Amino acid sequence: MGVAERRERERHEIREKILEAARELFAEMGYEAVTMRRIAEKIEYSPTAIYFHFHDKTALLRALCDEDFGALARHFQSIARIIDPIERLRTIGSAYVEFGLAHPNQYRFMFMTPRPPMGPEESSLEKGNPEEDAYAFLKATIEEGLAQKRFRTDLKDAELLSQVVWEAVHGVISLQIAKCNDGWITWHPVRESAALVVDALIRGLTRERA
Amino acid sequence: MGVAERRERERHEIREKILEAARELFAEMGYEAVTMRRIAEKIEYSPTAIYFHFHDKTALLRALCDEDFGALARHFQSIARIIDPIERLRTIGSAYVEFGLAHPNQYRFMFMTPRPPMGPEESSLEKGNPEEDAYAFLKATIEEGLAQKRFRTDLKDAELLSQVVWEAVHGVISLQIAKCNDGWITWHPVRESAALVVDALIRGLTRERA
DNA sequence: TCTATTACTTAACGTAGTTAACTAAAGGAG
DNA sequence: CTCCTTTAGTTAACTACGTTAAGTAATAGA
Repeated sequence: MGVAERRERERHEIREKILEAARELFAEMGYEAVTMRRIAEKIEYSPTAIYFHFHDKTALLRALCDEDFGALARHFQSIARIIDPIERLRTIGSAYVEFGLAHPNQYRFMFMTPRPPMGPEESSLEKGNPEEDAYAFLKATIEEGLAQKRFRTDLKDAELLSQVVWEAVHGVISLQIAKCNDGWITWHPVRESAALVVDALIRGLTRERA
Repeated sequence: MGVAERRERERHEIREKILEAARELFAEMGYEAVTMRRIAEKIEYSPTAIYFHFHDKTALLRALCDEDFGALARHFQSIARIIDPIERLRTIGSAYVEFGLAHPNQYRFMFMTPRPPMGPEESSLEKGNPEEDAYAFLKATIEEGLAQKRFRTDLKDAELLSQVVWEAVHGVISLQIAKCNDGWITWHPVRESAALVVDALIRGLTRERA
């Protein structure tokens, strides 16, 4: 039985090698430079060899991004110990911004690129599990805030609140990624903008504290 | 002298014909379907003929989008009659969302696609002129709100405030465009999210009214 | 020893954006 | 009227990309 096991491991290793090459290309040469041919060149295989390990380029990049977004969700776990849900929300926002700035290409692939819908089975991350799904973690925090009646009394929907917070922070990150060197506008430091968005949003969504 | 004039007009006409073809392809077949070859086919020219009228595909699409964003800025002029700057701000947000939803491909090209920086001379729109530059109109409204001391006393920078509002609304629109049919999340109606973002942001940025 | 599977390879296809080289028409100058 | 330049196009081709088809060497099991 050791033979099947070894094959499995070898297969997993080359998969990781491909992902690693793609990750390096992202980091070194940017989004457009990640082509199947360049990945293949980097690992010294023919371009078509990749198709034995990934269905297509989209699946490859999705697997790559799943790893990174999984890491984000796990990083969020260290935020979980912040007791106050509103403060935790603020920290989530800040951590999310840092993630987006650190992985602009992954962020772009995941959230800035329209793509035909994918079934949940295509992702290695478990939907709804806060330890793997960053959105689920955000939502759980919002739910805690709702349970503590920290939000305005007319706001009761955790899903809506989560999306609104996410969308606003996403706007800061994605504009930064897409238009950071656009001459049309002289941009404020992105972290300041993000902090103000989160702060103003929290003020506008929560009850006034006594 | 009539001859140079006529040539100029003819040249302008075919330019418009190219832009019109591209616009139709955007509307009928979506972002990826707008190729130089398809545009050429539509106007019954060879693909290379387009390069006589536009430097490259990016310049073509930029000209196309400039027209649409110019129309947005002019539409904003009808909002200018709203006297209260905060109410005007709310209406700007709503109009901007409607624009983004009505022109997702133009929106995507303009604000969701990283691109090497362009000089202002490449755009037909006049930067800083609220009648042509939608961002300038937003900023003017914010400045009016600042002059009326409607914002929190610790917020004084019109540029920062404008960017924060824009970024937040952009987040709602761009996530809708990129991920509207993603199974991972069950999205709230986009207009509701946008309204809540703008409302919460205004609450969080302005002074409490007496 | 034969056979099927695994993990690749090379060759090629179709679609892009773009450039090079050529050409027909039109206008002005002598 | 003729010559020449400019304008506005053409066809052919180049490069790059994602992807598929067909073939091949090694390996494991019957």
